Amino acid sequence: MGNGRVSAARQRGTSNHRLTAKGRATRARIVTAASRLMLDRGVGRTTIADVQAEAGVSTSQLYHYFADKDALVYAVIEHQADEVLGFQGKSLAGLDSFAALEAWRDDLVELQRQRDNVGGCPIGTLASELSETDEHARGELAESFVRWEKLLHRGITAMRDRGELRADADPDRLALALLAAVQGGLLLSQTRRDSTPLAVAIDQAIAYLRTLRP
Amino acid sequence: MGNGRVSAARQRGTSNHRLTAKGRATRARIVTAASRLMLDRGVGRTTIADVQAEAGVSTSQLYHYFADKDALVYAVIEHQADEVLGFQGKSLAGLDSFAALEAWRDDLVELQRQRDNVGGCPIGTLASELSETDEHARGELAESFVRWEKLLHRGITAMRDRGELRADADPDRLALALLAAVQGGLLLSQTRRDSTPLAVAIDQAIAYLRTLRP
DNA sequence: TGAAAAATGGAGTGTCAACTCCAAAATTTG
DNA sequence: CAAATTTTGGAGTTGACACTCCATTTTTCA
Repeated sequence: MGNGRVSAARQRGTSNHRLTAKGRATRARIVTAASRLMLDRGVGRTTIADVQAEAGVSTSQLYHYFADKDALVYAVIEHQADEVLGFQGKSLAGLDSFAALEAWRDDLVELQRQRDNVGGCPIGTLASELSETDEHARGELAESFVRWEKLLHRGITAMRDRGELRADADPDRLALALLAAVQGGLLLSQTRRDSTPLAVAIDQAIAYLRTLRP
Repeated sequence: MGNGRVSAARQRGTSNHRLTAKGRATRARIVTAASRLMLDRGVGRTTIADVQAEAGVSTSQLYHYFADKDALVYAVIEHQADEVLGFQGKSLAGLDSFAALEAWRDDLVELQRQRDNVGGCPIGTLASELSETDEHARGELAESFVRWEKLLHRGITAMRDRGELRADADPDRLALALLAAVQGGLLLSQTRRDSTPLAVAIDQAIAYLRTLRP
């Protein structure tokens, strides 16, 4: 791993090769395997050999598609961001009422409960582990957070436009606080193995929103 | 490192030896050095050799005071918890008004700004990295969060008792949400290298509290 | 003061993990 | 179909890192 090195070769691996259907499938298998492993033991504790075993590929396959472990990590970040934002996108799609907001909260809490509070937010976990040691990773993760925030921002704005919130409610600050509540709640829930913190954190954020009704 | 092993020998190292003043000093030097390093590159990326260099001690010294890297990590957790809770204890000591609450928020934001938003919460960072791979560490960190939460709880209760909050304000939920806001805000600030998320997250939590005045 | 205990020095060891390399098989494409 | 390209196999290398071991110095305390 790079340990904060300049990280050339970031683009090598797959981007300048033409991938066949088979190749794309193999690559995808590697990325999902790595994502799974890195989510629940962290990047540092996931070895290339682990990923090989989980994905059922050989050493040369892995290094054929990824220049080095860093490149694989970047692919994992992209994959997890798509995953999380996909889920959030669906859950927040028609966000325009307090009922919808509560449904979103329930989705999140239920997901975490199903996992028995093992593991936190895929993006948050990667951000915490990589922010200080891999500048490129930090940038990508920061951008993922921004995209997530925008989904919330859009929903809050929609609610305001529908007259569910006062005109002077500030969607920027509200969306940011909501995202922070999710991240903090997930971290506490993961550490305590109890979904209550997540539920309460989001709930209080929503309760504040409720005080901003016209 | 243990990688989730059963971790016997947790207590060996120092606890069954009598430490002289010199010994205590050396041990302390090791712990603070390790804490510093582990805070800003993570546990996994901090090697024993790094700690030796930073503390100015030899291999045998390190292993004289700590059975293995796990034992050192546990000492670091304890040290960081004392550090953070000490700071929080001071900052929250006479918490009994909204002005005091805002001063606390400013303390946190200012601290983060001084660090240029490099690094997050010492406890939160360790929790994120270790929760899934070291059950003992997870337990200690969960307990540290509880202690932190209690400081907030005490403050909120004091405010309620002084008549700054309505009688039906729920200190349990409010303290939990406040802590989540801090953790989430710190993670976002660290990832974005911008103290705004932390400031906004805590601020909105306080704004909600303000709606609970009599 | 002198034996016991604690603290320190530092070379050495074994394992693990990232990455290289040389082929060979499968697939595409002209 | 044949040449070019992509995909796969897997043994081997190199370095890093946690931890051991034995000897020496320093400190304690009866």
